[in-house]
Amino acid sequence: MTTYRAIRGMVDILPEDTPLWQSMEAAALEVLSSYGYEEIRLPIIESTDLFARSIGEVTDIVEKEMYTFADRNDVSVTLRPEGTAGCVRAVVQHNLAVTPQRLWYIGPMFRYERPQKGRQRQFHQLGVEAFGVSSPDQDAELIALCRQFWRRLGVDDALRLEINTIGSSEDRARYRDALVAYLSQHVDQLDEDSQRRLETNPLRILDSKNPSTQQVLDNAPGLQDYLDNNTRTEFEQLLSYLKALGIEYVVSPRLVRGLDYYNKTVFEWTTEYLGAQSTVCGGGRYDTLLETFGGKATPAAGFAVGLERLTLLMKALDIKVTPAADLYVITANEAAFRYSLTRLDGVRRRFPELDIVQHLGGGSFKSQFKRADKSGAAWALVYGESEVAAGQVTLKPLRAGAEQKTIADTELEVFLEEILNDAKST
RNA sequence: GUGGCUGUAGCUCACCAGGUAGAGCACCGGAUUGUGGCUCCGGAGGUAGCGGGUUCGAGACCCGUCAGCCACCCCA
Repeated sequence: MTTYRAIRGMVDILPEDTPLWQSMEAAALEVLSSYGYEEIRLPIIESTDLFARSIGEVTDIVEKEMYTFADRNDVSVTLRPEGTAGCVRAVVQHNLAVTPQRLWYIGPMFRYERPQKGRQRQFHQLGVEAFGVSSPDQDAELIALCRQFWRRLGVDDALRLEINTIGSSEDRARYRDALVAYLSQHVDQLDEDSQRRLETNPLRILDSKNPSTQQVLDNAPGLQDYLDNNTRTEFEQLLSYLKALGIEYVVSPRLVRGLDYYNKTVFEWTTEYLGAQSTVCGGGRYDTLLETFGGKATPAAGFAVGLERLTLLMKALDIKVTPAADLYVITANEAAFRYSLTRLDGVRRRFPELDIVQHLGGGSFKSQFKRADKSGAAWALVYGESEVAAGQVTLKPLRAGAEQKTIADTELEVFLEEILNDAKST
């Protein structure tokens, strides 16, 4: 018999983890709504061309990481490796950029890479994109929003903001020429990857970790010297906003991001808790991407959060979310079970917010109480023979020190009301 | 895609010069009649990732393959 496994890099998120995901998603929704961002839901498949053109033909993502295949009509399609391209496509297609537009989306992304911790072939991102504002107040808002999100989750102390400006595409073109001219004189000292990039994507050489390459870079021309005044003052302004917000940052002159569409501001939130996969969130400005897609020239900026990495970080920080039921229902026999069934149907309707777990499969009181305990429920609600006969119900506290008590079943609603009030006040 | 490490019960792991598997936790049941958490007793559960080879005999050795982990690369 064949036993099946999920295919490489595809990960099941099991019930023990879903509460953490749900709390993370709830926090995201709350924070995003509070800033006036609206959800957009996008397809997982787009035409291959869309990604190649926006992310960049010579990036690693496009060169070797895309899940690309021909559909039944022989059209080349690709499972989205990131969300910005599809979001921009939708914005252009539906002409959503007519007014300042704040959007977010959440969902799976696909990259054919070798899996390791914090890296999967299917993973999930929260993406946030803002269209129509070119000034750095937009960049500041995005970063402030991130920090608010970190705070809600309790991970803000574990994340560090790295930020840089990479200028306009004209700035970068001039700088690229200068960089290539310089590096070409030291080709033999560059590592193999960097030599290749000299032809394809020279800016990426900047964040090479190879020591010899780094040495050469020490005397290389700096991008800062090629920025126009406008870019510089905008960056300074952004930094002043961050100071006003009390957000600590590190300006990293060699932070260049891997996707071609970025310009001006780029940033990453990184952590030391995740080993080699330290980037939890990355983003920046992409003012020319809409034009590339045939839209009206529209400035834009955004970022994406790696949700698996965020959950990993939360676990590393020992942040736990364990929702337990409020009530666990125990019954003595068939008649009591039948009684509880109809009784609780009404209770559920009246208290939809209560989590009521009914014991199924019968068994002794002992085994039912064991189950009740393991369920983590706060209270055991018991319909035994005598209770049913007397029109009563027994309530046994499973967690705290209160006394077990037996009350008239008609008083159950009053009791539940109290439980809810207690829960709200704590 | 490159290099390294690993793969034994649900989980964490052990054993053995190569002679046909064990612990802890978890799970199920019991310790007098309707009550959990502690303790004690008992039970169930593994064709040792998969395939091939060496051997009288392999989970242990070799090869392949699949998967996981770590680093590189890159990114979320």
